[in-house]
Formats: sequence, structure tokens, C-alpha cells
Amino acid sequence: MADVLPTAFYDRDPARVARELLGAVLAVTARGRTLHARIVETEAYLGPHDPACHAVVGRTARTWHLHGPPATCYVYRIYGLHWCMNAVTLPEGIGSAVLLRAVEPLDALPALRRRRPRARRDLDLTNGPAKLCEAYAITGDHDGSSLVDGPVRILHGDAIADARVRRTPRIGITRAADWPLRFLVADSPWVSRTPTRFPVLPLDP
DNA sequence: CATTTGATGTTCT
DNA sequence: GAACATCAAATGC
Repeated sequence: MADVLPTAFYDRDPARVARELLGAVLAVTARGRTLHARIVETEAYLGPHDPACHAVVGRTARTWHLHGPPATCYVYRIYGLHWCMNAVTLPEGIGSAVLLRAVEPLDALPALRRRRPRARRDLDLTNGPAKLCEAYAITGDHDGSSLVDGPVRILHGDAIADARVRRTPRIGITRAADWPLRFLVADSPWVSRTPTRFPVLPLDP
């Protein structure tokens, strides 16, 4: 597809990629059908020198594809229960990525609801990193696949103006807990909750 | 509304 | 043996 974000898009500072992925479109293909969703919340993990990044332990079996080339899909299991999906950034061997934290479904709501029967509202289908993976059936099977021509791709979408973007610290981490590397679309109802204690910053301070 | 807790298993120390 | 890029239900106010 001509709209796919090219590898060069990912081969840059992960915080910049995280910002610019807002508004891009996740496209997940399975059994001949493709589902679409707009990305509204992301987090950047900067690499081996970021204490919260999985790359701190080096290139192990788990982090193998995190260290892959830009535009690689890195999927890992968390808390033994859930999956989280990342877009790998920077060149092979660096180990940096952007976590997809929330998306706005653009079609196929009934299919998403079937996979997430316990979601109370539609807004709860995809407003968290593990929720969106469950809704779109993204699992360890996708770990290492290409975001350019694999089963999970990211397409060029609407640009989100700087004025609509906010930054906060990253959620659920203990190390480098104050680094403002979470990016979200301020006026989207599809983002996850921001902890009350978190500062919410404009994009350009 | 906000905060706490139990579920669950892989990874790393 | 502890930590963990989470979720949903239960509890507190």
C-alpha cells in the first residue's frame, strides 16, 4: 500500500517518532480482513541508556526484536497475562522503540467487542496497551514482523497539530519515572486515564 | 469520583 | 525470589 510509513520514518529519535505516530493509522490484517485504528497515545523508550527501556539488559531472547531494524514490530508479554506492541526505532542494535498505548477504532467495532467481551463501553476497548493488543489480536506471533509489509502495518494518517498534543511521564514504570515521554491527543476520548498526580505538559514548553 | 488488590508467568538478579 | 511498559473488579470516599 502506498500509504505505509516508510522505514526512514522510524529511523529517528524515538521521542520524535512517538510524537509523529499520533494520528497515524494502525492496520492489522488477519484471515483476509484488515482492521484500522488511529493512534492517539504513545510512549518513547529511548534505548540502552534509558533505565525504563527493555534494552538495558542487552540483546536477550526477549529483547531480540527490540534490537532489530527500524520499522520492526516488537511484542512482549507483560505480567504473564497481556501483550504490548511497540514500533522499533533507530538502526539495528540500538534497542529503542515506541509503545502503542491507545488507539481510536475506525471500523470493525463488533469484531473488537467480540475479542473484548468484558469492556463496559466502546471507549474501553482500546484505551490501554494490552487492551488494544487484545482487541486486534496482536500477540507474540507478530514479534519481529515488519511494520512496512507485515500483518501489522502503520499507515500515514491525519497530522495532529502541536496544540492538540500533551506530554506526561510514562505510565506504570519505576525507573526514570519523571521523564515526559508519553504523548497523547488531548481532545481524544480514546486515550487512557492519566494518573492524577502526573503533570500534563504542552508539547512545546 | 479515586485508590487498592488479585490474577498470572516470564525475565532477570 | 523480586520485579514487571497491565487489567478489571472491589473497595473507599
